[in-house]
Amino acid sequence: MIRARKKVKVSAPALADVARIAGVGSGTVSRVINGGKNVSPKTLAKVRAVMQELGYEPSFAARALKGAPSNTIGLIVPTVADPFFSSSAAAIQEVAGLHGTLVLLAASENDPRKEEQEVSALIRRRVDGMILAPSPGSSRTLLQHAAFPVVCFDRPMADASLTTVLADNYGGARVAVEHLVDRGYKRILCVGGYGGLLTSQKRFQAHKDVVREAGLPYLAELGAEDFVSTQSALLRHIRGADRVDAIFSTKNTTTVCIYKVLKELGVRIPGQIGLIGFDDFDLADVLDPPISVVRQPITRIATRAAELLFDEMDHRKPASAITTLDVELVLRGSC
Amino acid sequence: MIRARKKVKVSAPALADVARIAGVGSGTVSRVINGGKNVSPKTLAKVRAVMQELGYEPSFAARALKGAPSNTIGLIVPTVADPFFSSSAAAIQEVAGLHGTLVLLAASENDPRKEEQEVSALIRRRVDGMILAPSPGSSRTLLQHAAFPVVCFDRPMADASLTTVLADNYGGARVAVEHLVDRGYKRILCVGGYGGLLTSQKRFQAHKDVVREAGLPYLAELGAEDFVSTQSALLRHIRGADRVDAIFSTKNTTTVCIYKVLKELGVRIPGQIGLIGFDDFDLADVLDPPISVVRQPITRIATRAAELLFDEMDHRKPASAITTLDVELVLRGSC
DNA sequence: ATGAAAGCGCTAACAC
DNA sequence: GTGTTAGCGCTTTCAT
Repeated sequence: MIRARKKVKVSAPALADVARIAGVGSGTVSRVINGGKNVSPKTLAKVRAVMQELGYEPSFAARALKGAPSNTIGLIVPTVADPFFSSSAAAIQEVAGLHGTLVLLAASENDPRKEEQEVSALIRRRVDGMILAPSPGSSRTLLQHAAFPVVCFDRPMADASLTTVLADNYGGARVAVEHLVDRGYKRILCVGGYGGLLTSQKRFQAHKDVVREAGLPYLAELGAEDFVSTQSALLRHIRGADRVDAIFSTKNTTTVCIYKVLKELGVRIPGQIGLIGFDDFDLADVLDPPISVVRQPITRIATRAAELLFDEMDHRKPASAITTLDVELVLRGSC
Repeated sequence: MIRARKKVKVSAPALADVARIAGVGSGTVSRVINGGKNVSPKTLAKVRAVMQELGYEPSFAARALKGAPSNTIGLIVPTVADPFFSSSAAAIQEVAGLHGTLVLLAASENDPRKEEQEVSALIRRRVDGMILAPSPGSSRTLLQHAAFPVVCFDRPMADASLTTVLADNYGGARVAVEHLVDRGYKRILCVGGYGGLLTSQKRFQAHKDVVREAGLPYLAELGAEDFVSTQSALLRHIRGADRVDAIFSTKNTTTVCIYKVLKELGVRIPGQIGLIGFDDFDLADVLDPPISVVRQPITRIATRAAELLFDEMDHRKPASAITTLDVELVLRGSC
């Protein structure tokens, strides 16, 4: 018969293991972990040696059970593949790092159902706080019981009054379209997509308001979600007698699509059609012509959101204000 | 004297709270949480109602203490602001989501000290697994005791034999430089930076080997970390009789810098100088001319790394293999 | 079908 | 300076 193998520790070593091997009590090990006050140098050294040898790391789960913070915040964004949100994540992470905190990342894909599951997953992990860019149609049902602060960024949450940081979408879009008007453009087309997002709606509305106020015709293609739909949208407006003379694009990916389509068609920018986009993008200044845009202060938005979160976690600052950050008109050569 | 306020629950509700209010035992609530088997419909409904009312979510910390997995993996990258790593993070997150797992994100900034602290932080949180792009000079000291699988991506870890997934940096760079040779270029300059990274070194080496084998002069500027250093590096090689006729750029940000500098200087691409870069980038096909590159299969690398990690977490697959994924030569119009 | 109770790894309060 | 112990929120027997 095979001898029963001596039971082998398969999981991570625990404080008790360290205590047993070092021949001390658990309290002593705890003291060593937490700075080593009130422990004799000799004991300290021995315990540290054992910890080292075992590769011991204290379990946050056990500490959490005693009420300690998780030193973790949650971040929910549609996807981290989008440069806007990856830049945001980087900025948020940096602020978190300054507070000794890690970021638990979740991608909602703008799906409120998925978002809700992720909120739940974060609550279960007892994060100390949460930053999210709410999906359209997301509700705060789960959040209202949350024992930690929550701040929204880029978009407000429909039915909740949460601390929120976002760009001045309406004002920024106004500045862009007004600039086109000032330059003398008469037929200004608004091209955009993702109409479910509040941010998009604000930009659409600003275009509409400005052209109306200027007595110009309202021209819009609001279903441009990808290259193909953008292309077909444009085709309806750049031929014939009633072709547009300028385009306001409400999103950087759309701006790039528009640029490509116009290039392919041999349309001169800004000679035949002027172009300005909402949101800056990486090579906007290198294209021919360099593209004029209104730029959101992405890093500042995200950093501010994170700072407000940590403020609330420290019980400083009143909650529930909306911070609107100004966008910047970056004139290059496309209009 | 002010009446002492009734003690109010400040932290998240616990299972015991649900049990007490529902008038059942803790075991019953536990059963309800875990699927509701062996619970009468009546009790089930009541308990669920109380859970709902309280916004109860079970604590993962308490479960972890009983040996349950954290359903969390760690991801350490230099920064998530870099498109390569944000795309990777998105892909890894997607795979993790399929496994009901969240991603704990940490940014090492290529600093081995910071990386070590983050590894420690992840171990303390008892992640089920970890994916990292090791910093140059990082050692596996902490990792050797880790009770969970670890896989590296983009770069191998110097002294450890861990499962690793990366692009064929040497082979890909060879293909790029060989293409330049085949096109008849005679003076091929290699421009790059971040020489501390193994990936960079492989690319440098491939260029050196290919030009040597072709009997061409070895020309390299390996300290191009940003626009300014790239600019001054180029200036040394594009004037005078011994100017270069082609450039191999080892990194996409460098490629963009080179493009800008050549444009500013009025150097025609590929007329006066041919250009090819390692790593594709977003608008490479929209520039004038479109830039030829060797493209890493970023998503496939990250996805594979994540899949291998989950395989190891499920105790499938042997550990410690190195997977090298082929890069793709994308010929556009710059050489 | 349900309750009682032990124990997971740690901290804090207390005893020595 | 150091050991002992209760208890944090769960899961999991074991009775009932």
